[in-house]
Amino acid sequence: MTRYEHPTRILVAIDCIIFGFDGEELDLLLIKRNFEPEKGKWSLMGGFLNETEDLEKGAERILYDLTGLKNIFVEQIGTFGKVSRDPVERTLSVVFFALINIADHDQEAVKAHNANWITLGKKPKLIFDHDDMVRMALEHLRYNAALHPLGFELLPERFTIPQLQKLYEAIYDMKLDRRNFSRKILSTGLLIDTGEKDENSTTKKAGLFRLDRERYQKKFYSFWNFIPNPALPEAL
Amino acid sequence: MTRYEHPTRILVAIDCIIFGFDGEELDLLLIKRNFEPEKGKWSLMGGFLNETEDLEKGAERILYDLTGLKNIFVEQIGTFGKVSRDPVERTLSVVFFALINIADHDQEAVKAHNANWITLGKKPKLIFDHDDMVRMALEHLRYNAALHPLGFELLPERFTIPQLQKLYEAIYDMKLDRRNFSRKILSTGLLIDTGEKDENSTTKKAGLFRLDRERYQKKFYSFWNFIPNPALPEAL
DNA sequence: GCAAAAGTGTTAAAGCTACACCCATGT
DNA sequence: ACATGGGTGTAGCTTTAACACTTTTGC
Repeated sequence: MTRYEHPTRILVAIDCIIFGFDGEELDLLLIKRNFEPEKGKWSLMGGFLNETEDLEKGAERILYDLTGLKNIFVEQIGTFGKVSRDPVERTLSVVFFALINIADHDQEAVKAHNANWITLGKKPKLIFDHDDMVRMALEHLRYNAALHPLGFELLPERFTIPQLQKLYEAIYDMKLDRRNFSRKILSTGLLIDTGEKDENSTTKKAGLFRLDRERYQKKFYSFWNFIPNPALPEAL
Repeated sequence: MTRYEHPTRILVAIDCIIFGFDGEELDLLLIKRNFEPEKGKWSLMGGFLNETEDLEKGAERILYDLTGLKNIFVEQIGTFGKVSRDPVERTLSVVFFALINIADHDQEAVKAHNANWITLGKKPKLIFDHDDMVRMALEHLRYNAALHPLGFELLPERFTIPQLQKLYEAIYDMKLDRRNFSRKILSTGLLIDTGEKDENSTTKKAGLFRLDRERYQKKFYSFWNFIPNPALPEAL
């Protein structure tokens, strides 16, 4: 392979913001570093990009290492590149945003990495610019979950509407009206009623639904407001 | 400065998608390369990131070189990192999205770079993965302009509502109802009537408005739908 | 039977679309 | 005066928010 005549090649890291939902609050998967630099401090899970590895693959590798999960929802949300963001050496960080069903993760792998699930409200200060990354990821989540049925990614395959509502309440840190929420969600036509009930409940058992993933793709742009909705093509 | 014990440092490029609006159609600022590789072919304006330069600064430098403009609307929209995306050497590309008022740019600088404004509908095939970048940028524009008063960035400081409407029609490639558009835009409270008229018109002169930039910031999140609007805090 | 949570219905207000009329301007 | 494009108003429909009652379940 030839090379460009350009002197500066830069170290590229990948950092992952991993959101989970424990049924009550939003959680972040963070690691307490047992390596230098900043040993003993909290940070996001990350790693360096390999020479022969696509960005997405790198993120998937890091996520798999930590959680034992594949095929999870991952999205690139930005690249952080301030010259002095890493005190050791200039490092670009491509930041990924992952949503996982917290029950699925591999507890052993998480323990081995010295990682913990931490409620968003109790997040400690993180190293470098990782706090900025988390802030950006939370904004991204809030922004996108208000417009698109993103929240499903944080729930099990089958879930109840009250569960989904609790999740939305956690994301936006506000109470929502049960009846209106239910009507809005159902009116999207994205939920399929499995006919089953949540047997864990000690009171009236809520119905279990699952996401209609085909429609989810098609309806991705149908919540808009500024441009008349009926006129918008289904796939932009 | 110490260094990480990690072998792979990667070349990092910055590529810019520059949108302009000529009053009728959306335009892209593209360069016809007079250098290798892919000499003679069309591409986005780009360059390599310098060792001592922040990402944003790099984008601003490249944009200034080409257009002579500073303080323009620039946003990072993603990083492209497929291993084989550049045939010469592995290169990460951080993609920026710029909106400029087409009348302001420096025509001499553009000519010197062998660049041209090209209507989006007549875009030639671009090198590498630049077509994907343009596609992503257009989606970004459509997505964001539907929810936020982004279009203003493409217009002069003072503009008329019919101009703004033509712009939106160009972005979404559809006709909009004049009366409803006007009412919707005005109801955002983001436009300040300058009291002046567009003297270029040969028929009834439209009123000139300007953007209330302070409110623009505050109202950025006020077009949502999924979560009751009145309940949303002004700044998330 | 009672407490707790789930499911459904209604109503009034707000917002949206579609449409028609009048006004300003240059030829 | 007429053609062109700008500005405003309204009726009917749809969507939304706010609110109350009934049902299921375990104790």
